[in-house]
Amino acid sequence: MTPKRSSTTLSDVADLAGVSTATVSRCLNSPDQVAQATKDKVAAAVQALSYSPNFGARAMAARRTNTIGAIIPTMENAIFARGLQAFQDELRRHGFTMLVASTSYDPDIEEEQIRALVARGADALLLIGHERSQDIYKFLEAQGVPCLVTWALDRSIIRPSVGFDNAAAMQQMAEMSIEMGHRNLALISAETANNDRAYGRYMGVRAAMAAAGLDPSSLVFIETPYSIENGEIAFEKVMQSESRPTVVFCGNDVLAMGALRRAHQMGLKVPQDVSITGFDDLELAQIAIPPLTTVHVPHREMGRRAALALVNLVKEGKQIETAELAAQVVIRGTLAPVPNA
Amino acid sequence: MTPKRSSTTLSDVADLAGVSTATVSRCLNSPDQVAQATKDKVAAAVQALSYSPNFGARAMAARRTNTIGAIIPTMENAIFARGLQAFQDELRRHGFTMLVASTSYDPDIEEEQIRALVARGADALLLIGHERSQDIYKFLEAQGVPCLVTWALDRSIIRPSVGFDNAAAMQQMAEMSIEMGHRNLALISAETANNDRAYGRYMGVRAAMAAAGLDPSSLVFIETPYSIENGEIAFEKVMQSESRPTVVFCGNDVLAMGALRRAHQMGLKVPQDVSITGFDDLELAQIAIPPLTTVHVPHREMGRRAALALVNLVKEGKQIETAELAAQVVIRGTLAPVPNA
DNA sequence: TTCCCTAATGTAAGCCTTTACATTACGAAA
DNA sequence: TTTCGTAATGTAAAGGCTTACATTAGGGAA
Repeated sequence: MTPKRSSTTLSDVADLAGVSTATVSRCLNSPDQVAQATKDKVAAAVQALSYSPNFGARAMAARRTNTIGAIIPTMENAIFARGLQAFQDELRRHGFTMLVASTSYDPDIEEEQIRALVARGADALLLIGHERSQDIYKFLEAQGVPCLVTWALDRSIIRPSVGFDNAAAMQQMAEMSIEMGHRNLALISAETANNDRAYGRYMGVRAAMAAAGLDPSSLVFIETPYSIENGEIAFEKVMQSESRPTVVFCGNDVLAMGALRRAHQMGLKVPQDVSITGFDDLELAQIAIPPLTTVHVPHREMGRRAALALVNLVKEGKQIETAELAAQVVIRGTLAPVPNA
Repeated sequence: MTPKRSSTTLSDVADLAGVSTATVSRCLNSPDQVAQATKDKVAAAVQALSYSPNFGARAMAARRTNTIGAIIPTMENAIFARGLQAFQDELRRHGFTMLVASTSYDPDIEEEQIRALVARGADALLLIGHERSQDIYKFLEAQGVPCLVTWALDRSIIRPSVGFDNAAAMQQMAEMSIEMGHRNLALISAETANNDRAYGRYMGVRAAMAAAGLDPSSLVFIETPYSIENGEIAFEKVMQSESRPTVVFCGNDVLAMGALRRAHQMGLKVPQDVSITGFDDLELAQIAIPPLTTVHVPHREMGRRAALALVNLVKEGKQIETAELAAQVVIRGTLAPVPNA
């Protein structure tokens, strides 16, 4: 359309400052190679012309965009938003910009988005969870675009990640419940296909059951997309199973809020009649009545560290080291021992 | 660092297909100018080399990036997240990518972010609210980067926007309350400095009071950043004022959730002892107990329409027409007539 | 004073596409 | 058959920046 962008160029600045374009470029990109007096002159010229470098030219010449892409399942709920916010804050601190895309938990859309962000010149990518087609990893490698997996941690995978152990965290929660005397357990989970975080949490519950001598197949298990309403529906179903559960684990806080609400509507007292737990520790969890027992996930810390790792990789080529963050059960009001019936 | 990006270029493809680079470029960008047979040859070559155009070169030559920036106060809470999600979905549908930055409600950071996104080659910008320094608008104009304001709508301003009338919506809420007999009103608001949405809502309450013959200066008014905890604190303060309010309006749902919770802790029954209202109609609002009376904001619709407008502008140069969306009071359980004392 | 080394700066070669303009080929009209 | 118009393709010139390499200047050592 319009011939956008004021066309003050590097060489305009160079002319005004009486130096070469190389010197101006250096002032902008590696100031310590330039004498102070020269820097001052150049700065004045930049100011006077209100020069702003041309992005395309810069990207082309430097083969870098200082842009990092983040591909997450959804921005709708706070699960990823909080971590993403921290991610972008840290990126900004280092002069990087964030490109965002979301997938609605659909692997095909994810692949499309990965290609799109690579085509947009992302220097590196943040991905949620390990599980995706090998082709995509090959593609990224072929394109020379490094990626970092977060929100998950799988020690058996070489790919670097900054995250936490979903299975272990959930196992801890299940173990505590079993110790409190719970024997009839239920889990309301996100769909585990294409979601290794959800799958890990599911396996965590099973592991705890197995360890305690309970039959994992006795777990009442429902998969449903994350939403309050789905949590309500699932809770009602779960409570109708023949071996009525005394504790209902939820794959995240949003589902748990739904469960809590339906329990309320059904006239069930939490935790006296049934215990309910969440996962994530969103702000939500604290305002539930009673406050929700959940797994605290250090979203902000995770976002921050992921950004840092990626920046170091892109800027200095420093390899990313997998880092495990702690995800801890937080006991609040919705989990209690089984009433001695 | 590493010489990233496989270096298959346009001319590699051209050589393999036995045509000129111009033809390959046309195949990619305006296929109808190319004969079918040629298109097939080129497509095969692209496939064979798994060619992917270089973003920088493309941006430089075409003077466009197909990238649109969104600058929002925060991603932390769902207020903006939901609209942003819709915005990016629509953008994606048209082949655009979203660049995101957040400001923590700080005008200086906002300015910095605007410059950053422009420097990153954003073709256009989505901004929240009208209020910002004239210099910024001048800068954008000078750079030839159009912008669209959303989340607000000010008929006295020429700049195009896709949003709703914050003042009118809040006025409606206040009028309804006054009709129900409320005379002692309170408002817990976000900081109104640098936040025209919050300011508009404040003015809406005052307008309703004035219209009903109440003295606007009798409004109990507290400003505090959005958070559940701040909502709690503010609620407690507000209830201690000499003319104890019978209704407490909150500038958004998050503050309202805090207020609701503190009311509960203080042993006040809502709405019997005090009415509380929110703004935004987040998912939160429906799970509150009792469900929150609030103003429904069509976040998704707003995001979608904003994206569409911007895409049309960038792609076809079609000027943006200001569009007003409806924001409606939704009566749920937290607002009731004043008990006849 | 002369020589050398280093820090500062300059020169110019890419980087890869898009697109205005030029050229060619081909079928239809005369 | 010749001529013309149009559709398809080719040629080559930007586009603005970074950076390897070349050059210069200036201070310290001999």
